[in-house]
Amino acid sequence: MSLRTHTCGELRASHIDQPATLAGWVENRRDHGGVFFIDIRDRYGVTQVVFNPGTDAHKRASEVGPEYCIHVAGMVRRRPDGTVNKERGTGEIEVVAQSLEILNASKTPPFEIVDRIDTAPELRMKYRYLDLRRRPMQRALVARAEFCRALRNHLASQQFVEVETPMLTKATPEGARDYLVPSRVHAGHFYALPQSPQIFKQILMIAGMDRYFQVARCLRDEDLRADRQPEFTQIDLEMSFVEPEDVWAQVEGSISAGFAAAFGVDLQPPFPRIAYKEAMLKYGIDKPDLRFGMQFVDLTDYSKSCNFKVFREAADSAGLVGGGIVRGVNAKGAGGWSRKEIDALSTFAQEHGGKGVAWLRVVESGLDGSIAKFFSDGEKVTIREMLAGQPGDLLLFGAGDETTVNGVMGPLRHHLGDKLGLRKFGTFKCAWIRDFPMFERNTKTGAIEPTNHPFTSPTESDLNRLTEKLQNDPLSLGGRGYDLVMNGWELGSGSIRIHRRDMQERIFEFLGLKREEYEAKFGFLLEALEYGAPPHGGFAYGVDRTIALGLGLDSLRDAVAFPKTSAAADPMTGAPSPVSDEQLRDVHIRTIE
RNA sequence: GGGCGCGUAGCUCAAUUGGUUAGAGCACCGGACUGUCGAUCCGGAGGUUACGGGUUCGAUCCCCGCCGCGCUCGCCA
Repeated sequence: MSLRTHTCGELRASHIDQPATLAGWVENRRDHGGVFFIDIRDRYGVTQVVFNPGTDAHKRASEVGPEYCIHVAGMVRRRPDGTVNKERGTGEIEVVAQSLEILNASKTPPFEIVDRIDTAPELRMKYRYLDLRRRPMQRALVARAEFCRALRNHLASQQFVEVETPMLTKATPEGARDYLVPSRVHAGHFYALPQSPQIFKQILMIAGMDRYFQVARCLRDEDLRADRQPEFTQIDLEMSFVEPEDVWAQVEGSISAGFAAAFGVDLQPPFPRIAYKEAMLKYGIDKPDLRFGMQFVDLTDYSKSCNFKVFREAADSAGLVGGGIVRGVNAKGAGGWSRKEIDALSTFAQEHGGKGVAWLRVVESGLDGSIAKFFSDGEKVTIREMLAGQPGDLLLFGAGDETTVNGVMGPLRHHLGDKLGLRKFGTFKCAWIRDFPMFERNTKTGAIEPTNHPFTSPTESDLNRLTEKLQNDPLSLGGRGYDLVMNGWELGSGSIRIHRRDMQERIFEFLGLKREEYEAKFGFLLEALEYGAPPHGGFAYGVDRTIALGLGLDSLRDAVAFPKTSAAADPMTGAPSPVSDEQLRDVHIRTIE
């Protein structure tokens, strides 16, 4: 027989005068000398239990402490007038204890099990079982499970097949660093844990599975960030015989089902589709927060003939390689910011690779501020009109090469949105960013690299000019890749893939891979493409990040049951740890130093 | 690998220019109290100031090293 008849969140006025037994943890106890209250907690809620003096249960109740695991039997009773707790679902009733059993005592916990805590993350991770007893953490785990369950149901209804791909797979030297697993059977050989199931899902399409998805664990041995864990989960899907719109519709349907189930939020698909170039022009970033407008105004053409030398010189080189642009943005209502606040924006710009930010305040008499003196009266009127400036607005400008200006202005727009209270939790704005270029230049090394990954197909309209573009102007080559963004976060990315061997080889070779190299790494995929591989494409996005967004969590760690510290360690288990010499011998490993 | 910050009671933090016995809130322990719900009131205990070294009459404070944590740059196709 079960140790309980009800959960701690279940009892209502309708249960009055019924017997009930509850099991859970001691949330709180209040000893009045005579009457004694214990709040008993489980996953479902909290119920007040009353112990009257003179009873055996009352005697036992004085022995329990916080987080004791207890079992209580008694009668449900309406609370006396004036003692109803309206903040609690069970607040109309209480259980009058007839017996209390201590199922297990508890040491005094290292931190209090309360909703709001500011305990160091390391301590919370060391005692994760206590941290996970907290309501917000349990809510997050439940929401995550609900999200995935709704998503599975939706995708199943759309004929998707859930397939598990290997955890022990083949190392790929490019991309992120692999987690390696030594092989016992093959001395000196190693498996790699998957960075993503990318190639396997393409193989599944070649196998004719047509629609695949997986809640996939991915692992990358790179240094951590607040929004990055070494192991994480992606919703990974792939479809055959599709255009991007087909993929987007399935992602929209499934993520919306997940959001509705987990967070009670309607994402209102279909999401806007925004070309990469348009996003860069209007927002300076490929993951714009669309909860607010504040679109950029392109002043490049206008600046070619203006008096302000900084703008004019940037505009004069427009269109050339590495050429300049001039962009303005109206931070509506920020005109009242202090000089100190405005100067802080320049510091922000410097942190993002710029020299600073030019600004003008809109006042009744016109424009006022650091660069006002460089413009004629007529120019001031025009600039104000172009940016729709009203008194009380702050106009901000970036001029210089495109990469630098966007590198500053894109994040600056989000920063302004934060400061102006335009990015508050509660609304969710998604968009597809489409038509990414095939390649981009690595600003550090100067090398040309794939924007997404080397399996992305070039845009169809560029196919007949592929050779010419690869030779002369590879950065102008369009790709069939796309990202899903929400509230200024990149949730995930995908593409229509290359499905022909000759095309895949040309891309590898363009990227500087020699035949022996790509044969060794991807020969099996290239060969598979020769057996009637269908056109296919797909998408993958981060579950941890999605849950954190949906719940408004400060840290990705709170969306993960058992996360790792910034040094990729687990304070609870002590992983990673040394292993015995025997274990090392088995896998033919000798450590150095 | 680099930069910045933090490390003091179980937890979160304080401690004047380097100066007497390192404090507070919460938690914990004891006592009082018959309707609380962050109960209240009274009392108590609790410290290798992360660790190792140095400077100094004297170090929580200054210096060097080291470990851990957090943020970040590199990195993350």
